[in-house]
Amino acid sequence: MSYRGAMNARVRSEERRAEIVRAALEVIAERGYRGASLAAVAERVGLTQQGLLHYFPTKDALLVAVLEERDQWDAVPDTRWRVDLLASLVEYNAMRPGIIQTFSALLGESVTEGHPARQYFTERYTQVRASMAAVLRTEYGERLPNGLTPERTAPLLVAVMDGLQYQWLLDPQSVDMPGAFRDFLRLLGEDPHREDPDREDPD
Amino acid sequence: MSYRGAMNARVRSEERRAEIVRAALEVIAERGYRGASLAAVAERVGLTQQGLLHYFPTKDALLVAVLEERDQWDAVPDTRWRVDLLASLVEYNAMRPGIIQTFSALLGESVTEGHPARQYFTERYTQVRASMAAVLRTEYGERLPNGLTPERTAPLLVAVMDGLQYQWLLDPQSVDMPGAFRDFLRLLGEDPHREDPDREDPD
DNA sequence: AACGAAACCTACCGGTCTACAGGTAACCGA
DNA sequence: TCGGTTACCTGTAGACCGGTAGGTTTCGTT
Repeated sequence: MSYRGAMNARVRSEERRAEIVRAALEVIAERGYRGASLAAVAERVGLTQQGLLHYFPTKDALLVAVLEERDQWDAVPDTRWRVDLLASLVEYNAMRPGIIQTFSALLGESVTEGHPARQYFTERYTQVRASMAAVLRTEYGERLPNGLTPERTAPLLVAVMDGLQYQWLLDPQSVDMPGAFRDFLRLLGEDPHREDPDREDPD
Repeated sequence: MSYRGAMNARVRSEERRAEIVRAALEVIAERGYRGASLAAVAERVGLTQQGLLHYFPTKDALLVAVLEERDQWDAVPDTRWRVDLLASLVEYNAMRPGIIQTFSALLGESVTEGHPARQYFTERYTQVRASMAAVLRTEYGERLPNGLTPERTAPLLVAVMDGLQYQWLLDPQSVDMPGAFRDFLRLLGEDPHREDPDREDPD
């Protein structure tokens, strides 16, 4: 029968695409999206620029694939996050500067006019803020220990994560990103290391 | 004939340069630095691209002028800032999205390899963190009400400002940048139980 | 009026970029 | 083994890009 062969071809193609996306992530990290040339990405996977266009017909299509990869990446832990796990996430990120740099560069570019990633980031941040608010609500209830609501705290949480990333990327030696983020979590209320469950009292 | 003429030549040249820098700020806001072409900047001030090169011999030279303009801009209030004045600054920024967008785009690009603004931002953030720490120390002393030192709080303060800017630029309607920043300031210390954001009583 | 510098311009070079066209070799199912 | 799809390639169009060379006009100074 056929399906072994058919799968082989399909899988191989899929792998090649993944390879290309990975290379694109690298190149975007190094040069930004506008600065990233198809030729540079192609060379990294041993293709000509035109060979790459066989897999992704336009540069924007490649970017879309990159962004989808990202979505897939952090779609997993979306369900049940807790605040202390966020600290672990930041720690994990600190060991993968490449990815951070890719999306920090993209975020920076995306605020410019007509950038192909603008809509993506806009929607993503709306969703991330909502997600963070949900996490905070689960953890603290309707009011954080400092009196803020989860909805008003979520943008700050996101802002701190992003802002710290830029400072850290520019000067890793001077900025302890995970440490600073833990400091911020402590600012939110109680010590996140401490197991101090349901102390919140919805007023 | 020189009362007007002598001044005129020098002043006019200086004004032209300022005009160009202003146009460059706009174009960079719209397209980023890499995406900003000399021709686009030139057109905005009614010059050809080569005419622009008469004033700034290279593209990088123009960027340097842009960054110097920024330095000059916020060098004024550097001496005596207070935390509540920071909130006013954020409010002021919220009325000038152009400038914010210019430097947010530049910051994002600057984390990429060999970007001409990288060193500038690296040094700038080091200085801004120190400056913020000094402000916090003046305001709170060696320990903030939540137990953090000024030096550990400063990166968070800067991160929140930057991070909020990105969220706000992407979706101004969904993000109340000045409000969120005031929330953060409240997180830092003063009247934690008070809910009314209008009150600003240190004691 | 004459001179020199400043303020622009036209013309152009070499390079890079995305994308299209069209060809070819390998491979896979029938 | 044959036919078609897949996976590439070369060639090239067309557009910008930053920067150089060298001219010309304008203008302040003398």
